[in-house]
Amino acid sequence: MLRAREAGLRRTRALEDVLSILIHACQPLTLADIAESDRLRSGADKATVYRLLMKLEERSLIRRLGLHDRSAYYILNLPGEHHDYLICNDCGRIEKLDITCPVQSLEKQIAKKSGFKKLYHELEFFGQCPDCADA
Amino acid sequence: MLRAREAGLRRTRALEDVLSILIHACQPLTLADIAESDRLRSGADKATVYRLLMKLEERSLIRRLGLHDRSAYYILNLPGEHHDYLICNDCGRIEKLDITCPVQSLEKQIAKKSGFKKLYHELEFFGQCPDCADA
DNA sequence: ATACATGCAAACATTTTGCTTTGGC
DNA sequence: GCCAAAGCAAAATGTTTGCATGTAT
Repeated sequence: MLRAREAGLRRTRALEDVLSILIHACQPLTLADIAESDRLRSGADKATVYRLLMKLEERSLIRRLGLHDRSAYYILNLPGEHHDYLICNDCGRIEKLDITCPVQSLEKQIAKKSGFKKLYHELEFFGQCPDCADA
Repeated sequence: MLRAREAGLRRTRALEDVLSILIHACQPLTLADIAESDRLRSGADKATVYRLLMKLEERSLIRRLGLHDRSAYYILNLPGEHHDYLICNDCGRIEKLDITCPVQSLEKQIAKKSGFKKLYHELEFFGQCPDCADA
């Protein structure tokens, strides 16, 4: 919330709710997940949530993930935190991986070579989870 | 085409075209890219291309990528070939990276620990390309 | 001959925008 | 009071399906 205020956003009920939901999520969430969440006490409209997510993303307070689902996923962007994910192609289950990401040094190298600014990366593993393999 | 035939697909004009387009692409392509391509001599319908892509994906002849765009991207899945991408968040430019992917050994480790089958990964770098940074 | 592939149109899901009203500062 | 944010509804975008017809095998 502090950071959101500093970024020039007004302190509204909807914003507080959206941030709270993202903070307590242990998974990436879709727009629908958030807009229909019970924790969205204010009952904010989907369009409102959408516009908040856009603003938060522009200001780099959250990050959008392109998992293979049809819809986009959002996660809090905490400085110094980075997660990779393991996703089941059959049931769609998303698991946060607790690993040391091996891409960090490569990322610096690419930043230098390509001249890209604000570089970050996304790493996901896809496959078939044991449950789905059994079924 | 050989592999497609072996996988039980009929040799049709539309299939030949779609495969040819994917083979000659040096970038991931969307359904729209393919369905509207000049190389699609047969003028196949978008629905037809869509169904072909589904079949090719099921048979692992192509792979679907979830880049940050709204639409899915498809690439040929050549055994032993793997590419990572560098994408500009502003103009959407997609560049194939010519790097040794550092995730291979990690992937084996995750396969073992998680019990996932058919594991593969997707690694993308996002940022702002020099052109967009100047503008 | 038969089963699979196609075309066209329509249904869906999700994202995005327009416009008026509300509320933070 | 002013401008950003919210609410509601509608447009836009991209994906997916139904069904009648055509075609590879």
